[in-house]
Amino acid sequence: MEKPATIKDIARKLNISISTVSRAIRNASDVNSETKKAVLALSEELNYQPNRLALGLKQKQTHTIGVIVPNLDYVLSMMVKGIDEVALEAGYTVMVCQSNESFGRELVNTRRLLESLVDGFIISVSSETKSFEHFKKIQERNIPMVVFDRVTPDLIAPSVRLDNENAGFVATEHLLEQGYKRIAILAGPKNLGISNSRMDGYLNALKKYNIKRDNDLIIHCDFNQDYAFFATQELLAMKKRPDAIFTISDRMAIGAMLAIKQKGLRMPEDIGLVGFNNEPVVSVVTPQISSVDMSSFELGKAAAKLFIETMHHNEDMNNVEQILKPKLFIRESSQKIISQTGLKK
Amino acid sequence: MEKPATIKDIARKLNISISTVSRAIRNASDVNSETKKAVLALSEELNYQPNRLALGLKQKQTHTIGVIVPNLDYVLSMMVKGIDEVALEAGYTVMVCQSNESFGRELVNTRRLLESLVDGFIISVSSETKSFEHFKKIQERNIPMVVFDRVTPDLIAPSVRLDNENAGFVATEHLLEQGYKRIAILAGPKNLGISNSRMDGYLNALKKYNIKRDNDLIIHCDFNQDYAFFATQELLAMKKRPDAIFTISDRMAIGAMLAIKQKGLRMPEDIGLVGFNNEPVVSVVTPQISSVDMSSFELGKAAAKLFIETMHHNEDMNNVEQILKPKLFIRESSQKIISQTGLKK
DNA sequence: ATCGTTTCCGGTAACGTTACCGGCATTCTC
DNA sequence: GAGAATGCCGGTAACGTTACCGGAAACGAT
Repeated sequence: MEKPATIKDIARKLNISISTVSRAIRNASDVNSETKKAVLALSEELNYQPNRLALGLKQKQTHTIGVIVPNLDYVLSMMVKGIDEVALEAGYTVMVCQSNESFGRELVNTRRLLESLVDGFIISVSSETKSFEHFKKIQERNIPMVVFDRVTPDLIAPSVRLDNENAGFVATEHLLEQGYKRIAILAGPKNLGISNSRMDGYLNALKKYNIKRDNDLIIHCDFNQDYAFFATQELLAMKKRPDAIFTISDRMAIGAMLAIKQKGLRMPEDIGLVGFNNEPVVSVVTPQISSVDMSSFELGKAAAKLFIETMHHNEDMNNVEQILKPKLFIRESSQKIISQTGLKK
Repeated sequence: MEKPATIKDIARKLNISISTVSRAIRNASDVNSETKKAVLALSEELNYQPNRLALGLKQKQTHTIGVIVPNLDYVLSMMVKGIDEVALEAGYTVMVCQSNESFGRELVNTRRLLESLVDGFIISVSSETKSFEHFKKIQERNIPMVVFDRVTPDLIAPSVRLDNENAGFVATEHLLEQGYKRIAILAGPKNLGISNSRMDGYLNALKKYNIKRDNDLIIHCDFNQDYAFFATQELLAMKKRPDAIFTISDRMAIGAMLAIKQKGLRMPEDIGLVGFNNEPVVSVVTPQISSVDMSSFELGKAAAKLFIETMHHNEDMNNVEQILKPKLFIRESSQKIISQTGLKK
């Protein structure tokens, strides 16, 4: 019971050739039904399992998808779950690697996955990444690759993402409609695409309402509760403090909320707040925080589906770009005008 | 630039034998320093990457660890991050598979990982799993396997886990010390080991304080905020309602908190509440919820370290059992007596 | 009977790598 | 200067699998 049984063992015991066993197991046509039955019976008995390495080596595909994500926080783990779901369905195994937002680890991960001959990649880039050579090498080898969530113009590939610009717009417009005038934004790292797009949406909304951009109200900080907390403290200490804050993640919204409460201000009366991602946490804090939903699970599924398409059509699909619509969930933290009926759980 | 370069290509271009190239790359002794230099230079130029499949096939190890987890919620994703960290360090790649708490998917996952010839497994069993044959087959083949977090007596293997019994005890004793007398417990699924252990601790604490077990106060429900919400509603509707609730997860604690607030009861005055896992959420809700911390990241690291030990010593390590101590973080939801100094962030 | 078709099977090479063995020079040893 | 040791290298087999080809037997049609 030590070594796993191979097709050779079966052949020897049945006194037939390896080729025949191979065909029998793959259920090919060229084999007598009696012998096929015998082979299947024995392989069952020996608990035969095909060796994926040998198979992969032979036919140069492993039915494995390499997934590289910067971390496994709520949003990304939902996305990974979505990827997992459709990949499993389609007969693929998923290798998830976390880059931990580190460029170096991203490099190591892609390298290892390449060496493991994954059939392709589904990638969300680390925030630290500024050079994309390692990903371009993948493309040069004609290995399918789709990027999701965090896409960047520096990397031309089939992609699935949220309409971040629209999301930023919707959130900001909502605050404006509620009568807020001085709206601050807690944006993410400066070089991160999703952060900039959301900020563009924010700026467009301001423009639409003829409000001038005020750089003092634009804060770049890490996706991090504590940074957001301190940043908000500073915002609230301004002589002309903002009367609303839009944060591009819920973690940051929580940080902002804590700072606001500490200062003794009320939401939504004194100050409005809108977060991003619609994580479960925003509906259990007091007050409940409005947030932009991006249905991460669906996004993950879409990414995997797009990947599988890319695998099959091997035409150039680099220009395919799937953009999901965001949905704003309005809650207590920003709903000054009660007459609205947009309130959702 | 299509096909990845192999050692054959290098050999041909350099007009030397494959064996020599192989040795040069593995930095073996039997090779002239000049030729070695030439080989390395060329392999660099061709962007040579060893084929892990071929390697794995040859030497029957893949430097890959299969990790099977029931989901990727906060706790488990922290643990996976811990595993990832030390695995990467030790030169292993990690394949994470989610069973989604489904027995069937757990089967598929173990099968696929076995076929991929992972060097071993690090496993946290699904709550749905009642038969462990698929895992025992792994052991019969002498493939290293450690279990973590959710361990079960049905599966004898090296393990790392929290001292769940003690955790349940500490949480319950804390409530008793605060003067609560009728303490309910929201436990998890009945067949889940960690749930039962935590409940044992709960019962032991009651016994120590000479309080009789009251089965009406013991609720089994899913690890789920909504279930916990409804269960708490029922608890609070009892003629003699409990004056404290201990939940074995923070999700459930949140559900309980919402039900308590809806009923208009105050924490800690009217009712005490202690959760489990010390997720970030518990310190941002109002009131902040006391919770038992299990330092998931460290637990994951410990599991991976134990795995690597198990790999190297191939003596029987099935009796090795690493048990981490829990730590209770006392917050507003349960601190009736202010004089205590146990308050932490 | 002859020739073509099927039906079924076996042998061989190959995927990319390493382990092992053997062999030729060169150098060392006394 | 003969034998032994060393340094360096090449050839071959093997890991488990499949693709491809060729061939034997059986059958069918004429």
